Amino acid sequence: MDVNGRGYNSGTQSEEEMDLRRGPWTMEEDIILVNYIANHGEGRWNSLARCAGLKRTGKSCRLRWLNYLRPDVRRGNITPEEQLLILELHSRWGNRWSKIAQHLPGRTDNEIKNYWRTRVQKHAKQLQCDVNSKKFKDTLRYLWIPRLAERIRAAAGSSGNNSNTHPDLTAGHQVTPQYGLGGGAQVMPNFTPENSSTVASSDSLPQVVSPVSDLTDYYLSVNSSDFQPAPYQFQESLPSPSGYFNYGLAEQSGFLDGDISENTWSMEDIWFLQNQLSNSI
DNA sequence: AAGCGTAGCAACCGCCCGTAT
DNA sequence: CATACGGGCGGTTGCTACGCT
Repeated sequence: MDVNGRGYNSGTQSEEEMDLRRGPWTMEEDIILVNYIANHGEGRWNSLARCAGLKRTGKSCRLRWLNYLRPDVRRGNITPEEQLLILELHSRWGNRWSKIAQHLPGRTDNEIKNYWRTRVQKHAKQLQCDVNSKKFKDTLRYLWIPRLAERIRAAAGSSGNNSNTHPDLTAGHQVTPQYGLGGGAQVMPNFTPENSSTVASSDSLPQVVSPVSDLTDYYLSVNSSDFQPAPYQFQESLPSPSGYFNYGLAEQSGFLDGDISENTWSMEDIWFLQNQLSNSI
């Protein structure tokens, strides 16, 4: 750990660093950090920690600020829109959490990373496959993402003006998300299937993307009025899953009962997916 | 009601890179 | 050019709350 020094010891501070605090932050520490940053700004975390009188490493202060104390940190459940974005962006960039987080205002890389590890990898485990395997990516493409898209569409249709709906995923209705303590409007780059590359280009996306990038392209059509239940929208160019995901099966298996990402898949689901996916490959 | 197992998440670790000196 | 330092990043750990038996 840095406490023990990776070049940060400067002799006079060695004794001070011996009693550096670790573990959970107390409210008092949080207040000190917030007040200090409010007065002096962030950056230079090691000296900040020292000057603020915090017995913490600079890194610890930085992490606490970025992941928890920052006014615009958004807390609470990951919405379906955000899930969809995460899946899409992860398919492009892999475990580049901070890069992915840049496109989810208020979400931290740590939060997204945790989401991926706990929710997404859990399903991969249930399917007994690797998250990077074709099998799992197909599952995402043909089952999970369509379901998410369907939920988003349904929510948008039922609520009309759903401020929680991601503007880029509901076909261009620019809705400014509101959250945090006046963190200000954070404008997401437009992220429609058609311009999804804009996100990339604005962020120097490599020209080569993974074979399953643009996952959402198949499910998020140009405008929401054209949006159809996703499972039926397989394009001819796709390695067709032969329509094996249909509502009947989905209902039977419980896929439509709620948030897929939060439900445990039944053994029938897993068995079914394993068979169908292995057949389709 | 109690014990146990597990999921979720905050925090830490260690490597790497960019920049200043 | 070499070195030290600050900061960012992805991976990992450990604690806690919750659900199940």
